[in-house]
Amino acid sequence: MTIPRAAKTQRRTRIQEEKEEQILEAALDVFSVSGFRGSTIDQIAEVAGMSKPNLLYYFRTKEAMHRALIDRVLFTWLEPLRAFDADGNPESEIRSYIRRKLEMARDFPRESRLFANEMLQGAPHVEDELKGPLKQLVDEKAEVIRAWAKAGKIAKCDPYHLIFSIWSTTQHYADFDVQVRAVLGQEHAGAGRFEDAARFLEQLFIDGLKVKPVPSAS
Amino acid sequence: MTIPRAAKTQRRTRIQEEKEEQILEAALDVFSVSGFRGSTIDQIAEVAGMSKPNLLYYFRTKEAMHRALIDRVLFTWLEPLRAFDADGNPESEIRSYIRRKLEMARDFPRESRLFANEMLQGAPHVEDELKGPLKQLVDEKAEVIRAWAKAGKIAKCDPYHLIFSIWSTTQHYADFDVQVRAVLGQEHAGAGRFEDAARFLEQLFIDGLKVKPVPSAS
DNA sequence: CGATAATTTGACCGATTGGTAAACATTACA
DNA sequence: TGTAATGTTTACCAATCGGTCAAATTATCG
Repeated sequence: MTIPRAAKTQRRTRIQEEKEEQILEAALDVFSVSGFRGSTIDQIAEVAGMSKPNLLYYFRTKEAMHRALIDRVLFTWLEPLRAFDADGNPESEIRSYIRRKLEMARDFPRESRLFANEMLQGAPHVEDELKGPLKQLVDEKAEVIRAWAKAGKIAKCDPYHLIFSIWSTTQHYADFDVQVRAVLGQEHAGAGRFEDAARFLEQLFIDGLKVKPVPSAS
Repeated sequence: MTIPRAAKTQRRTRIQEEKEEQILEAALDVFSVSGFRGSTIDQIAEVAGMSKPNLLYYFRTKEAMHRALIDRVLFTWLEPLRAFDADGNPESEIRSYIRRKLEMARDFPRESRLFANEMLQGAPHVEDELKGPLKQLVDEKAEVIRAWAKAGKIAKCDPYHLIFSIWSTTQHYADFDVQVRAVLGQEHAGAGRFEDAARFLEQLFIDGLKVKPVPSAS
């Protein structure tokens, strides 16, 4: 009797690894554009260059595909925030966090859109991860920022909204890429727009978070 | 012979106005969550409390519904940017632009998500509007900001990326509402989060755009 | 090689999709 | 009120949806 699903086997064969990779790659293409509901297995199968039943041999359902994709991408996606160092210099930590996030928006726009789609739909598949591991990580880093502010190293500010604003500004260049390109026009929409964005955002956040001089009566 | 579609008639009846309104309201509910591809006419019909063929009596196709919705919402959505005044005080103009955008994210989150969905999918239905009217409006306002910088009223900065960053930070509270709530947790995710966001963003943008003192050698 | 397990596919299923046809109900108006 | 235009619904259609099945093909290994 043939074991029903590849997932059942303990040791994954070379073929299994290759094909699963191939499928998730195609699934990322499709899910990141159309969201879960708007994507079809047939679309993914065509992009992957495989037959639909063959996809379903490796992933039992559409949900399983989506789930595997999210799981795989989630870890990588939070890497920059994890690298945020409490012992580092506040200015350079914030600067490099912005840079890293911007690089991810440039190099992994599909991953960014996958999450954006999920958020827009109310995060039906990842709400637990948001309230659990993500919140925990953000709480931790927010405490670091709060300590910096308390020590007078940066201006007093709400650390959560600071993180939100870095997330949104950087991911914007992946999620709203069409709009950014359209508004910038042919001439300024080249690869250099990420450098321009980096320059602007660093200036904004660094200067915006500088400790303000004591407002002497003047 | 009965005229095939309501749209054909010159004068719109009371019923037509009411029902079309009712349909677009329901369509906004559905499209803003699931995007165009992921939404079904049946879903919209159920939300609207009408039968599917009845919807199709007022809008010939799913595309026509989406189109009408986008057209109606687009004008309102750009209102805050249009209100941006060249003759006003830079600081207060930027401050009130942020406030207005944040209020829209709070009061019209569905409209924000509708556009976000459209952007994620590559703007297949509104690309012309982006490259035409939107770009024109942004170009115009960007010139205003550039003039402010040149006159030394605000720090030198790329006006386009400034606008992008205001868009992204404010709309984030509509589009990523689930994530914001999850991260802030039960205690801080109340209605007050918009006030907190406003305070933070105003501080960030106002201080971040203050003209920097001449870097004296020290 | 042979045999057993792993992989792949075409044919197919019931449910759902966007949309239509025509009968039926309601409204507006002379 | 009568009647023609407008509005609504039931029944239906072909295409597509997620997913199954059994047969066919290929890889693995003694």
